[in-house]
Amino acid sequence: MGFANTSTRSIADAVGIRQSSLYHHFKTKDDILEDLLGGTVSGGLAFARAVAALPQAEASAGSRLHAVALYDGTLLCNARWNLGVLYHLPEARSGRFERFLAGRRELRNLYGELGGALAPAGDPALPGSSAGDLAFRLVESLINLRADGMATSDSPPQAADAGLILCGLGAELPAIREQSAALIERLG
Amino acid sequence: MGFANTSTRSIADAVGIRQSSLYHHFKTKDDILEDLLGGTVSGGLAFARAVAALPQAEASAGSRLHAVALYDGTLLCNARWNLGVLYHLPEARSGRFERFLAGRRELRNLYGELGGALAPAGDPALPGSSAGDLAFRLVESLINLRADGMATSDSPPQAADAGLILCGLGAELPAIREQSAALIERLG
DNA sequence: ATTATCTATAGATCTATAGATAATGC
DNA sequence: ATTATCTATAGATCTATAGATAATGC
Repeated sequence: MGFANTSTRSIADAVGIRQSSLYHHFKTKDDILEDLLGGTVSGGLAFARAVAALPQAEASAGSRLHAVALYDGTLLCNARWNLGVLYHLPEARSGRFERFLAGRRELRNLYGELGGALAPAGDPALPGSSAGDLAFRLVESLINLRADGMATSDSPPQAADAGLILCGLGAELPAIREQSAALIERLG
Repeated sequence: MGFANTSTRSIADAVGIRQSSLYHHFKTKDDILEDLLGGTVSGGLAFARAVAALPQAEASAGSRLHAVALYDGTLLCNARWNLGVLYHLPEARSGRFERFLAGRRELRNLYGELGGALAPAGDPALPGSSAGDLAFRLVESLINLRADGMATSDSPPQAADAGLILCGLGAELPAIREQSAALIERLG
């Protein structure tokens, strides 16, 4: 399970077809990589956009951030392959993958905005947008945890909870968890 | 700056020598990789061991965890190359690199033990050893931040602070920061 | 004299194409 | 009939070696 490396050969092996058969579905190796990278953000980004589109009265910033983190983290942990490891391929930062990079940047910014909306609650040493970014990074750290074989079904909720604690909402967590679950139920 | 990929060619380019000249210093490509990977943990691990070896009365668990995170994160951010990105190479998880893997595991466990020593302080939903592991992951997320070109000189202290907030010590941060700086001054 | 670099290249591996064969969907 | 797979392989790239040349340290 997982790719032995990023050669088309090992991707084909993981899927269970011959290396050359990949080229019936994709024109180049970069096209394959773009598809794989895109798949790691598309679901979480779509959900985060839906959450951001909700009228202000419909959900608190805390429950929004929790829901986005939990949904995103659950996808990262349960996807068939742990493709977030591809983020660290130097190629992945090149202009060739600008669509993926833009999507991930938008997702990161949504975390930052949700964290920023909570600014007054947190420690003054951690401005809200920083807390939002730390929440984003905690969710992405699930990729590392999974690569280390240490991810469990509890890891995504734990990362989401930790993000809210950093935003200064630790005390409200019980209520927020419920609202977050309702948001995921409704929009997920 | 940085490697264009993990071929020996691009490593040589980054260092400024010819690809074949690498083989005067290393026998195989894996030996090169082992050296690079090892360099990402050796400094932080040595410091964490020194901190762990201190008599109990000499420093609180909070200041220890802060110092370890700050020292480790600063190394990751200031190293000449952002070699933590190599962690996600599937090869890096193979038995070939067991020495590196064991070192990183030991470092992670030290974070976990320091977090565990703080257990009663944190949110009951986040047992101490989990908080320690989250601190470890926040520090490693500096690798991602740097890869994204978003790391600043403030990023490592922010990650260290965040780790302590997750351990329930947000209120004591001002004092802990001072003790942490003293520990780094003394052992770093 | 020793250590480090260089050029050149053999052999292995990787990407992508061509064309044959099998599977799928009206 | 169309879509997806397969085998086979050309050409590019990568690892590692051999041997020549340059740099360094007694």
